[in-house]
Amino acid sequence: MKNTSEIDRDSFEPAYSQLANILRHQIAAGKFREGGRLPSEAQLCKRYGVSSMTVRRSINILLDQGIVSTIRGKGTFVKSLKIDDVTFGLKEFSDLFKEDVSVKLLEVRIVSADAEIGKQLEIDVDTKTIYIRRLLSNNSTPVLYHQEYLIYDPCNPIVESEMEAISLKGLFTGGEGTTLKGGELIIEAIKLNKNESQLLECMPSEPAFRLTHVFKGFDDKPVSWGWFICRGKDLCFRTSIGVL
Amino acid sequence: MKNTSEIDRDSFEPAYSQLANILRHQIAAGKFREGGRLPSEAQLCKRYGVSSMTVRRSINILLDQGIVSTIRGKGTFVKSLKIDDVTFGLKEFSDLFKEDVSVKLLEVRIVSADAEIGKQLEIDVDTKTIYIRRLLSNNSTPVLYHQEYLIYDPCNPIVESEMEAISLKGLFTGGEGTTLKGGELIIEAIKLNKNESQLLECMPSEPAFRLTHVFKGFDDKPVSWGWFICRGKDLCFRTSIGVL
DNA sequence: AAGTGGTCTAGACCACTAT
DNA sequence: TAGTGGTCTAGACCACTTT
Repeated sequence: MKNTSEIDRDSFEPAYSQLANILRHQIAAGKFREGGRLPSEAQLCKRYGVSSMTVRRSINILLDQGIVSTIRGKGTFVKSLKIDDVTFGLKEFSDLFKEDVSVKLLEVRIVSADAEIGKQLEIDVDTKTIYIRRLLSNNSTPVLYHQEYLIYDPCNPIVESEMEAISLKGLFTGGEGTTLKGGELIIEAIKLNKNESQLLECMPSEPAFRLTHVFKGFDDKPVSWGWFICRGKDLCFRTSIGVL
Repeated sequence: MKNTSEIDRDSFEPAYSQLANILRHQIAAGKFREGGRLPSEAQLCKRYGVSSMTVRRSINILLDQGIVSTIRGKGTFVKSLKIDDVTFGLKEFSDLFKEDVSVKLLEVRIVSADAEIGKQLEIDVDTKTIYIRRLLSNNSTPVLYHQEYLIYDPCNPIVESEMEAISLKGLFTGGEGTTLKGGELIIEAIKLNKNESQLLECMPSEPAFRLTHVFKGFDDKPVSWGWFICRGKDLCFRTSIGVL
């Protein structure tokens, strides 16, 4: 049986990680509930035979996992649950189009920017943009409807690479082509309109998620504004809090 | 003018943090776009006059910010955007009841567990539970409807402290009372039913978020199962990706 | 003064990749 | 062999809190 209360120097798992796990399991087992105070770093050094830097690294892991908090001169304490520490990932979202996904291009055309498009892409009204509509299906079942407006600039190759980035190869499977600096995302709960519900093959006014994105290039200017829509039934976000 | 390309040893900001910021700004400025490779750690040590441990710490920050990736024996590279790296928190949610919030207890009663309650709280059907309904209002406008089922155990003080934890004092403002081990959260997009829309003073079938929670004690047994409901109009989640 | 968290170093050692 | 990321140490130093 594996010893889970000592650090195995022959393990492939580094000492700082092992110690973080040991401490986390002890917290989960309720070992420090009297005041919630962990042994001091010096004590942990002696107890587990590691240097102070290694102990600190372990504590830092628990720290940014939101499991403990530290007070200089006082000690390290088990944190109670705080909703502000909770984070969700977009794994469930990207899982929607991981395998057997097919992308159907519904429409590509040049459109002149209206007030909203101009605001989002930070361009003048009536400037030409590329408007794209896509339907993503998983095993021939439509799961995602995507619309976006792209900056139209024939001289700038960022458009083509961005089109990849938005589709599977770029944004979702990764790669080292560094053409986008960053972006902002918004998640909303909406009701499907008639058009959307037809495309996603369900009843109108069904609840749905909308994930809106604005991506920017290294010149800090927007290159893409768009949104994914998926049925509420096809997606939910899960996470956990604490030391379960 | 502040020098942003050297480490200030007299600053209150530690060297590892300063270096991480320097590198992040250089990445944001597009400095490493040829191949996206950062200087080696040894080069960074010399350039900025810090030890290898300090450089590593800086790189680690960028690493878990999802900004760079490292390959052993090859180098450190600027990562392209990946949707899987995106995370969002519940700040916007907890903001809903930060100030001027009032909690109206709509109902508290003992109910016998049905199949679903029994499954969620891991108790036998017909076991008694405490059922609570609350309406949270901000400036006399209802924003959140909360329902939950609590384990009923007169001998166990966890119930009272958990009731605090779920309300403002515990889960949302924090504290060091360590009575809950952890929990699981789910975010869904739903349609308001008649009752919910009446309470939240809006039209039925409006889109809404449901945040479901199951909290567990240190014995690993559920102590609470419930959900918050809020109108889609009152809430959206925002986050960013990359080095904006 | 003693104990706490927190930063930092100079160098050793290892694993991997290029050449 | 030389360069890369990655772990670890033993101890110095600092800021803060408690006694």
